[in-house]
Order: sequence, then structure tokens, then C-alpha cells
Amino acid sequence: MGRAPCCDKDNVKRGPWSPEEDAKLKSFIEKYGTGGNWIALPQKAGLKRCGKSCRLRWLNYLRPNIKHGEFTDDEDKIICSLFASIGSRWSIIAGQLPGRTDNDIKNYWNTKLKKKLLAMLPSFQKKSSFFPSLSLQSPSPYRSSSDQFTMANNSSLFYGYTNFININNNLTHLSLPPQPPPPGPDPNSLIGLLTNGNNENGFYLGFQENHHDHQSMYNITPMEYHYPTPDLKEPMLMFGNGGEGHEGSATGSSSEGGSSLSQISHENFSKDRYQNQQHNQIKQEEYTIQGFGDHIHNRSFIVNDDYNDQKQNVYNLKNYESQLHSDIEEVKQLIGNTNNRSSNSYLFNDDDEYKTTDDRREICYHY
DNA sequence: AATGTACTCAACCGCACTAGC
DNA sequence: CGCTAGTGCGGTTGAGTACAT
Repeated sequence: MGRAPCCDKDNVKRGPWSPEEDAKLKSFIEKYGTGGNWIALPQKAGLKRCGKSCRLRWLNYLRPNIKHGEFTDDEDKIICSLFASIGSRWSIIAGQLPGRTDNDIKNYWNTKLKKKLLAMLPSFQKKSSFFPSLSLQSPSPYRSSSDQFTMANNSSLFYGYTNFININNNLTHLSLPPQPPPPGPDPNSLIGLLTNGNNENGFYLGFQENHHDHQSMYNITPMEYHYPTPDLKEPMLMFGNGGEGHEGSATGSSSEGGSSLSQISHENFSKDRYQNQQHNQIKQEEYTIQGFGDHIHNRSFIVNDDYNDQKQNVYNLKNYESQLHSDIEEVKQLIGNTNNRSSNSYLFNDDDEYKTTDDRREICYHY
């Protein structure tokens, strides 16, 4: 037996709202507020609508300062970045875009932005078996430990900790660090997506993670490996674990749903394949780290390209850790401060007094 | 002009969560 | 502690519209 419906569906009006209904609802709320009870509101306001319907209409259309119309490039970037970080948590994303509603952003993503991104990807990636479904709409892998690897299973573009999108050499920067999965990944994991460098529309994703303290904090250090001249025949994910070689430790926990990632690592992105293709290549190449806005853009460094020396790579990367760490701390602080606000405010958005805090709590929990 | 198809987006649905009893 | 009502959220639907044939 399902739960009781929130209202008598036979006796409520459904479908599009008329201007008269809008006016009634608007003037009622402006006069009396919602009274903290949406269910009772329609009756008080003289509307034959379900309370949920009234709430939705108010939040998405009638409340003040709602912004309609085209999304700007900046808004696009924020949406992309946040989607890459936290998945389809539209209310949080909406919190970053004053005047935009979660519904708006969700619609925009599903109908336009996702396609826009797909269109920008090189064709070989779209066709590649490595990306059987480019799951731009996959949920965040970190909502719970049980679906932690949903995106990995889907070979998602935005798999795991990936936080950077580099399309046509235009970096879409990261706004938030990813939410780490409990329990923590291997501290020396290194993942980078190397694509065919001969294709000038190359698409690079990558990150480094540093897991210092299992119990309290994960230090995720996202960065981009701008791989100058890879000669790979197809895109490849590289799973490194400092040479320890145990499958499933590349990232995430194999103890709580992590095995799927392990399988992907083993079947599709095996070390052998990587090693073979990299065997005759230059041992050292210049990489560029980009990320976190302007703070660490274009910082070049040398990384040892030998598969067997991934540990050394990690060591090199760690030379940049402190700066990166402070950048991350900045973001964390921002999140933390927001979390300490009164429960009536919403993530990052002082203007929005109409929503509450479920997702904010969730982020707070992870950090 | 008529018809078919694709697209948009407001609205709905159902689930998860919380507070209050 | 369990139940219920209220709320918020993400996913999905479908009516209206634009565009193609």
C-alpha cells in the first residue's frame, strides 16, 4: 500500500495556471506568507489547487527575482562545473545562480547544455566503446556508498573525482571540490584520461587525490594533465595506485560498492594496454596544471611518464599540493561558512529564503 | 497548407526526509 | 519508537510550439 496522496486529486485543478490563479496566489503570499503550511494554503487563498502545486508555482514562477530567459556563458560554466562535481543536484546548483530555479536549470541542462557539450566533444569519443553512454545526466556518484560508482559503470564523462572539463582547449573550471566517497580511496591514486592528442579537439580530464585522514577529511586535489602529444589510438583511462598493483584500489573503496570500478579498470583500462602504448614514448613531458579558477592556472611541471614510475608522478604532483590545498581550503571554507548560516538560508544564496537545507546538510556531512 | 517530428518547459509524480505527536 | 503529515527534491511527462518535410 502506497502512501496517502497529499490532496484529493479529484477535487483539485491541475494543469497550467491561469493568470487569475497566479494573481490570487501571489497576493495571498505577499500578504500572509506561506504560513509554513503549503497544504492548507490553497484553501485559505481560495485556490482549487494542491498545496504542492502552489508551492511549485510560487517557487518556480511567481516569487520575486526569478530570472527567465537565456542562460549566460558564465552560468553555463557554473552549471557544468557543479554538475561535474556534485551531479544532478539541481537545487544546490540553483543556489549558485541567483534568480534561477532548480527546475529551470534541470530543464536547461537536459534540453540544451548537455547537447551543447556533447556537440563539442570529438567524434571519436562519442563513438568510442569507452563511452558507450555519455552519461552527462548520471547522478553524483557520492550520494551514497551504494551507488558510488554509478557513473563509473556508465563510463561517464564525469566519472569519479573528475572536476575539469577541457573542451577545445577552453578549460571549464571547477567551482567545488568533489564529495569524497566514504571510506577513502587509495592515497596514491592517480587517474587521468588521455585522449588522442592528434585530435586538436582533445578532451582531457584528470585529477590527483590525496587522502590524508580517513576519519575526518579527504584532500582531493583536482588538476588537469594537459597532455601535450599523446599518441594514443583511443581514449584511455589510467588507473594508478603507486605500483602496488592491487586491483580496485585505484580509487574509491572496494569494500563498499567499489568493485565495479575495479572491473572497469581491469577490463577496459588495463595496465598492459597503457604500458604497451606508452612504452616507446618520451619519459618525461611537460604538463600543465589548471584548476580552481585563476589561482593555479597554467602551472607547468615535469612529470615522469613511465608507467612504472607513477609513484614518482604522484610525488611530483605533490610539489604543488600545498598551493592546491589552500585553494581547496578556500572553497571548503566557503562551504563551511554557508553551512553555519541559519537554517532558513540556502546554500550560497542569501536571497533565497524559500528553500531549505537538505542538500546543504549533505555537503556539510561529507566535508 | 497539411502533416509529422523535435523541442521546450511548466507541471506532475513519487520518494526521502523531518518534525511533531 | 512508530506513525503521520508536510516538505523538498530529482526524474519524468505531456501540452504547446517551432521547425521540417
